[in-house]
Amino acid sequence: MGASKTADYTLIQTDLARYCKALSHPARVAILQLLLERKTCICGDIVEDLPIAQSTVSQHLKELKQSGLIKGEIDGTSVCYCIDESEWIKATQLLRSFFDGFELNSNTCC
Amino acid sequence: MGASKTADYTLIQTDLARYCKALSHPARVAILQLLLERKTCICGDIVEDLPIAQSTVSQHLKELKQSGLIKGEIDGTSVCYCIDESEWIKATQLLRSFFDGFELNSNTCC
DNA sequence: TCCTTTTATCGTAATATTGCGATCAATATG
DNA sequence: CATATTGATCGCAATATTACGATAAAAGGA
Repeated sequence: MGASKTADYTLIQTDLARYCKALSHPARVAILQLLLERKTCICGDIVEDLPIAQSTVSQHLKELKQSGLIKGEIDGTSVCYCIDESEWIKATQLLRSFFDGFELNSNTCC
Repeated sequence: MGASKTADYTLIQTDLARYCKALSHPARVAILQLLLERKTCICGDIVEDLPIAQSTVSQHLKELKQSGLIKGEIDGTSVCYCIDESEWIKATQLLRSFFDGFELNSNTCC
């Protein structure tokens, strides 16, 4: 079953995996794109934009919050969501240095 | 249950999600790091390096192959794996333009 | 030919993910 | 106070993921 102790991997590996897991579903990518575009959204805005039910959107928002990439602030009956700037920068840098680790024309097999 | 028709999302959204899903487990991040470092690896090299069984490594390699990020070539009894350059570049660019979509200090809520 | 090496695949089990409708809790509004 | 509105959570179902040992398949070597 799904053991895979966290201690078996480095912090960079688990951080990268965590950010990527947040982006591993097209609905969550779409939510983030909407937040990038509009800067802030309430949950209802996202529900209107996506082809999935409100409860499902809420669940995806919860996962995005847990990844750290977004945060939400209660404002009356609604919740205002936005990108978490410092986490976004951290993810950007982590991914950049990971993908930049590839040297062009260096793969000798295949 | 897990329906989520592909047609509901853009190609960019599903491509991004597919690449990120490949990176969504620390073992797969570790495999890619090893390939970046050593340029090529046979399956056994990776099994030696990771704290998981050979069959599990093989399964992760299969997922990475399906994402497009790596390819493998049979060489005698072993299989030589390496990064797929063109897919890697595509993923790099897709992720870069996604993360660059954030404007600093633009989040007004929270 | 027999045996070893290497990797993929099968079978199984545990857990996680995705999705929905229904409902709850909190705040507005009449 | 009654009643919307908004979003989170619960309960459930279907499917996917992760992991392992056992075994199969393919190629090389004695």
